[in-house]
Amino acid sequence: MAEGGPQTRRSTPATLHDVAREAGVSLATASRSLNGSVRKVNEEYRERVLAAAAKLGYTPNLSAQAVARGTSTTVALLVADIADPYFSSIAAGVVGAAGDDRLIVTMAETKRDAERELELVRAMRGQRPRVMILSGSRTIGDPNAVALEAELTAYEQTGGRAVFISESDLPFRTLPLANRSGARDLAVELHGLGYRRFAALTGPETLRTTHDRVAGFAEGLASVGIRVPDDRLVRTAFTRDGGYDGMRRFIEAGLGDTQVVFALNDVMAMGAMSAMRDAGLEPGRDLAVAGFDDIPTVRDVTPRLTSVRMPLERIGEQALRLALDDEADAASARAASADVSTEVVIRESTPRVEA
Amino acid sequence: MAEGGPQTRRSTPATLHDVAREAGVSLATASRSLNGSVRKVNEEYRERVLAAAAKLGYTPNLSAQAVARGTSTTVALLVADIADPYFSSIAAGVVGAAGDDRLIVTMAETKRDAERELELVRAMRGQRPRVMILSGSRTIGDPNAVALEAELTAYEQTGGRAVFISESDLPFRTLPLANRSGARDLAVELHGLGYRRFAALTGPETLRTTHDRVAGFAEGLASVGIRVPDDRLVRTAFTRDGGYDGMRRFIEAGLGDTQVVFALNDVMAMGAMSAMRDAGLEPGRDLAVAGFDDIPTVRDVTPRLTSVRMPLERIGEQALRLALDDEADAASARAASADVSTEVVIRESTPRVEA
DNA sequence: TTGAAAGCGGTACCAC
DNA sequence: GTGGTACCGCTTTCAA
Repeated sequence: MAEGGPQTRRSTPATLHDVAREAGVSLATASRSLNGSVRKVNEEYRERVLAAAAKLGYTPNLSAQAVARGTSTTVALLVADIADPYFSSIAAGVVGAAGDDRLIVTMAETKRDAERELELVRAMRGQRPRVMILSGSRTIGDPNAVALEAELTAYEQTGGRAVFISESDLPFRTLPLANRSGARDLAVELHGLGYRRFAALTGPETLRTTHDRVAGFAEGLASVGIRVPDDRLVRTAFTRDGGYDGMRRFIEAGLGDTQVVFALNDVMAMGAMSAMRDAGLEPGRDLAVAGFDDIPTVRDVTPRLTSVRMPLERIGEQALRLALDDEADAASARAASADVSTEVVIRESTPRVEA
Repeated sequence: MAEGGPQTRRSTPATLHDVAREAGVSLATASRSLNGSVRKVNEEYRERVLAAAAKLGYTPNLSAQAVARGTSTTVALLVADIADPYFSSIAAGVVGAAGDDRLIVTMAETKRDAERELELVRAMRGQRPRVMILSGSRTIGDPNAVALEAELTAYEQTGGRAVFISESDLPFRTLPLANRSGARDLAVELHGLGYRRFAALTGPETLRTTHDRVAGFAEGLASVGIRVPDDRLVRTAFTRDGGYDGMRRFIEAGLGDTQVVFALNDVMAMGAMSAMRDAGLEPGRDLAVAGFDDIPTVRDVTPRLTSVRMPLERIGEQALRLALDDEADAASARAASADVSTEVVIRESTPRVEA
């Protein structure tokens, strides 16, 4: 391209001022016609302003509005990894619900790093978001927790609303997820199918979600008098690759007489099934597999994966509702969490055990 | 919870003013110490300001900064459906790259609706984002195209940068995706494996991506003297359920002697494989299947899915780079698109055809 | 270097 | 109802 060639004149966006002048009314009137709360503007003026705005291609400057009004229309969302179906589904719920309320959602990734998360919270506060939703699981004994609490407390004290998806131990609104009871139910159902010898592919023990799901699963089994041997609790990363790697190691170390392995989330389960195949084992036949979350793709793997359904999109929606709902008394929180309860979905990866 | 219980006093965030007062310096000095471009502030003052800011928990108000500076640090991202792995991977790329540049990304979903997309572009302009990335495929003959072009032109004229991921016909920067050549390569490779009779599960014919992939596939086959019969081009939705439904219909209508079906994207392919199984057919054995995009989960389905790899995260990154790169001469665009080229990945879903 | 002050684009209170 | 105007929080000239 030729340099210095003809170039459309670069201008600046039309301002409310421009609109008012064009319409021949005052700034105040223009503001009222375009955004004003209760309409109390002469119809004729109103129309002139609207016409002027259209003609000029005026779009209100949200930043300016935020400054003037002292409140923004932003909701900040923190996820561990947006490419992970668990988080992208939650994000879809948040984005959808936010759109309904004409709120804008900004997003950042913690990469499962507590330090980074803290920095991000700090950075996002700069946007003065109305709501901040933190969706990664908490880390037990996280040294950053106190700093995070301080940061969020300051945030709330200045008018913001922090919401955790999944329990946090921190004193903020929380959308509790039925990790524990879901895992418990799963254990019982599996027992009902005839399974007696279990293993689990778990995440870092400091991850609260890991802890809750393992605990729930153990409880469920305990209720029928079964225990998972320690050497059948394989610790690995909470990701697909973690699932693959954990299963590979487990196979190498010897499955023993294990009948079914509970992978703490679906992506891990999917990785685990791949590892089995790579080792010449057929999931569902040589070893049953169950996951957790019920992400959409578990219907499309073979065998279809038994899982614990979490209504992820709805969880995203409810988290936002919980934050926005200002009479967020216990009742509303209860309603929200009831709405996101789990359900065990038995599929082919855990066939009934023949007697 | 008791109503009207003790409640921490709700205050407003510390302002630069507060910091300046606390540090005993002027507003200007405080501003310069905290953000100022070239440092030219007495070290002692600087420290006092920093200390005051820390003490007060000061975070600059991004909106106010945007208003005062006349430029924001926002990048707006439009996707069709964030829960779809294709888009969530691209989003991950954008979010990652934006984070490196300390940019904030805001996201909205078009739900594949051109009307809605137009509205969203309009709404997002209110944020005065530095960059706007539109990642859904274009619709051929979209009546909204002219309005969209007008809106984006106005946006660019006022300093913004619009970038399309995938060709658009609209006069804006574009990160071209190798849909056509990728599909062409796939066709040739499949032919090389011995396949001779093809079918395709395609999206709406008005969807540019559909068009390009179908055209490329047809070209590739044409180069080896093969043609896909019209009645083996099944039109369906560009989603997992579309793939399922299209395959179901195709099976009902009769597969004939079809050897392999090309699903225009991986999620469709996964749906299609499930439909086959539900109909008692084994993918890869009774009928080969190939997809496109190479989303992460295709490694974990059975049989592993042959696909055309698109470096989705990198695509997201490059789209942002392309927008930000101000000497975005042809060279940079070329470099970016070279970086996002495709590669056919043959897996078990398309076994070599025995002679 | 530092500080006073004039904006930036809007909102909303206060008279008229 | 309408317009004048004092802010909102921050940046950036411009003098001192």
